[in-house]
Amino acid sequence: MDRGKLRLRQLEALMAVSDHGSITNAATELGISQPAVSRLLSDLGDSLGFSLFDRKKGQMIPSQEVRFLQPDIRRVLELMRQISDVSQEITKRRAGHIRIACLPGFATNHLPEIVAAFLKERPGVSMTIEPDRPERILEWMIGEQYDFGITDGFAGHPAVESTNLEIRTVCVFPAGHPFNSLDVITPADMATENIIHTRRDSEFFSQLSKAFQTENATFNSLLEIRQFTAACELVCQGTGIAVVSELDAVKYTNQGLDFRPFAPTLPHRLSLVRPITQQPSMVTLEFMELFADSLQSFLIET
Amino acid sequence: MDRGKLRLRQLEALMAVSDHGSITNAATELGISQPAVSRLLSDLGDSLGFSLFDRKKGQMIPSQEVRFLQPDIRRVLELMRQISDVSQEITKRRAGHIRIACLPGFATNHLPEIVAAFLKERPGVSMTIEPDRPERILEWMIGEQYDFGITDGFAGHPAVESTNLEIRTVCVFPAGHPFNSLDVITPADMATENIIHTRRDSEFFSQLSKAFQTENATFNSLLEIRQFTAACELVCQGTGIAVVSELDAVKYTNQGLDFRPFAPTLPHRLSLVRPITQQPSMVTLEFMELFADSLQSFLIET
DNA sequence: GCAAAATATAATATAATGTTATAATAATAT
DNA sequence: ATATTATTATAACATTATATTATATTTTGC
Repeated sequence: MDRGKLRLRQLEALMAVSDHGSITNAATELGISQPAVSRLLSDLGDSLGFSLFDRKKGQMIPSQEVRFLQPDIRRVLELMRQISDVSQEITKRRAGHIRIACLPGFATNHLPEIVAAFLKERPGVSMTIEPDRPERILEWMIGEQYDFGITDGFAGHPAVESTNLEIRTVCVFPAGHPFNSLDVITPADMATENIIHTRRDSEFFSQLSKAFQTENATFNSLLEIRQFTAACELVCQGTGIAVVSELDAVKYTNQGLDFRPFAPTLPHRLSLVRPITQQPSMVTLEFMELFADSLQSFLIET
Repeated sequence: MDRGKLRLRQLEALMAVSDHGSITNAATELGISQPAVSRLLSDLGDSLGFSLFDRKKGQMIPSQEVRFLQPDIRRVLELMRQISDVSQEITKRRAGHIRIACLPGFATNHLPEIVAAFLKERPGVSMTIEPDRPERILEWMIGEQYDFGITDGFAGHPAVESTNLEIRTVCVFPAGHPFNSLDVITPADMATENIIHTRRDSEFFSQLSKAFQTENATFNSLLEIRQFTAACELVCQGTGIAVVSELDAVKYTNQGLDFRPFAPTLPHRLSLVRPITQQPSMVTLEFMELFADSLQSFLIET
């Protein structure tokens, strides 16, 4: 009776006939010939072991048994259609989920625009963005908790693949400050100013202080912060001046902040990282590429 | 890229490999050869347009994209299994839903035992039992609201198919009553008793009163009720005596009620009805048969 | 680099799914 | 009722999906 397994096509035929009242209509609907549907149904009837339809004035009325099964059958067909649709979206890099860990600065600053533009084009895609300290970001990559990380001061790790970028840095100062008459700002120019800078144990700080030492300029440390964005905020307030990545500086130009290139050229080393063991999804790869591109205009030319 | 439709077998293979870590294991699990699985996957990969697995030390790790689809895929496979299982139950007449409309007496009296036994054997079957007056039961049959009806005084209707049964009737009296010395009770015997009977406009009442008239016996009407069970209750209380269907009488023998055959033989005409337009499901047919059988020993032999 | 294991490919058989042509059946009109 | 028409079933056959076995190619672990 029922040795044959249920086949999807049979269920499709069943529902088409249920919904359109006749085998002929169902065949038209499915875009196949009438005998094809006829046979699908007779096969299904054989394997189910009960009659599928009762005839009533030329209408095919689903039997009680079929009506009992219909909700589940509809659900299966609907789900198959959905899987198919979502696959299409995925193929077009428009569906999936991306988990990003980034420096707190990026979570509020550059990243949101990129993310917004990316998601707008891809209705099925969702994201998790987790801002945290570089150490944690590294841990997350190693533990494969996140697909993509944006960090700095990355020293390399066997489980993490990284792309290292050198962002231009600039000296930022309040809009009315005399520095706005200069084209380039050097340590010597800054010798009389109060300086807001990153932590003393950061790589960027040691580069900066070395530049001052080389030129024998005084370094008036006023304030130690962790993030460039915080420095910019303080510079806006007139608290002091700072050397920060141009990426951060540009966001504050309409908030009473001005900036000029800093000489010598000091790179702000950013790292785009991902777990090496895990093959990234194609949406992730696309996002990583888009993000790297978005930084292109801020890179130090080599 | 993706002209081919998704096939169920491909999804099965995908999940088997996901769950068992290798194509070889998946093949064993599915009970087919390794190359078969290999090709199902490669076909699926072609039609989906993204890679399905990453290799990691001989383990096949589902890609991000696949992991994204897995919940839906599992749901589809689970549903297919379920549909298949339920079909089996239906084939074995063990699943479905039966809607029964019956006289109120049956809802509490004979029907529950039958229903209980029937459902016990068929875990997937559910029922709706709606007790109501004969007029409503008829309406429900015509409107195809119910699959099966138990009624009386049914005069026939073009939209309703019926099986008519004649149930034996007996005279019921309180256990200690002098009637218990008699083998058969006649109208003459009852002439001095107060009688509880059905409505004057019922077919059964007219039969009963005609029997009294034929024998020139006095008919002392005490109380008019609708249901035989109500009459039995009152007889137990010593309110009077009655002629009721044996079916009802037997239920009260352990509640202080006794009964003897009534002569002449008066049939209680029951009708088992169903909508003629609607092909009954096979569980329904089976139940109808079982129910008819359960009445067999109460029928007037012909 | 080599042996063992796992996977992919090729050639081919069988079952599923489609086709067209035609017979059988049910519904409707004369 | 009988003829007409519409619908469904069946037969013969083509194509595609799914399996097989045999064999080549990778990958993994030492």
